[in-house]
Amino acid sequence: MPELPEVETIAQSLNKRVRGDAIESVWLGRHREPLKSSAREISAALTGTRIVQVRRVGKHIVFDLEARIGQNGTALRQWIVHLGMTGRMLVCSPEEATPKHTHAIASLASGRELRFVDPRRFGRLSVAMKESFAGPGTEPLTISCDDFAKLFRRRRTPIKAALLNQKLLHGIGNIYADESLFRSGIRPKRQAARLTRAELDALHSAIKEVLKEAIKLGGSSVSDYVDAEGREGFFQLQHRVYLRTGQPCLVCKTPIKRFVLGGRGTHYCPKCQR
DNA sequence: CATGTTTCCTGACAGC
DNA sequence: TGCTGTCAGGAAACAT
Repeated sequence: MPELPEVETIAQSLNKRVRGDAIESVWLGRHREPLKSSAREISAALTGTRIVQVRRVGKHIVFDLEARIGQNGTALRQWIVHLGMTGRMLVCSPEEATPKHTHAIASLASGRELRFVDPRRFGRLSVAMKESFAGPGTEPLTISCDDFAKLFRRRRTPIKAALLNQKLLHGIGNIYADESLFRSGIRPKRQAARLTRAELDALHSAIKEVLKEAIKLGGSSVSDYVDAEGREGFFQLQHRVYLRTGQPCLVCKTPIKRFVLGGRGTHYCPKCQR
């Protein structure tokens, strides 16, 4: 499941490969779920634009686009892609067979295709007619310690639920919430507002550390994640609690426990996390 | 507004 | 072998 480090990896490789290319035409599949705007609107917004850059905002891939208007005018647009659980954004040759569950294809001037494939259809495509997309929350990699602490004031929800709330911090998902909480020694169920300042400081640094390390290793390949070039990530080898139920804690050897919090499998060490 | 619950979807896997 | 049932989970919609 693509979270911040996986989306960062994908956006970086897409940026390398298609930056400067142009979208000549757009094909959209018959399924409506992946489209946040009408097919006509998306197709009209993308067709005939040049890809200025590809970057990540939260868990979203953002294509910054430039459209030519009239003789010498230009307009900025954006193509915003959320991969959901199983979404992939691939750069392919048109000769490659189109896999099942392909929902969108952008044909590029270079002769290649950008394909959006998503079996489970939790992913979403949208467009903006100006450079306006800022994501639902704040970037965890750049937020200050004070701003971080402020996010959790008066929140009675469990800290893990708050970390998954994209309107607070965007980009953190199930893997990195569990891993950050382990590294900072905090139980997932603790009420967010009741964490001490020292605990919040530890969590703030743990999140940045975990995300940066994961980006370096190309993300976590659990289930079938691969980046835009089909490469697997390696951060799953560094997981200390995620999907390690019953296995000994790498610090104290206590078996890792699992329970369900807000509908998500949650993993923690009952001795190291308080 | 804050928080909890339900819904959307398919592939993987267990059990018979 | 092949069928059926269960489950995973991000985020929006809905309920409280």
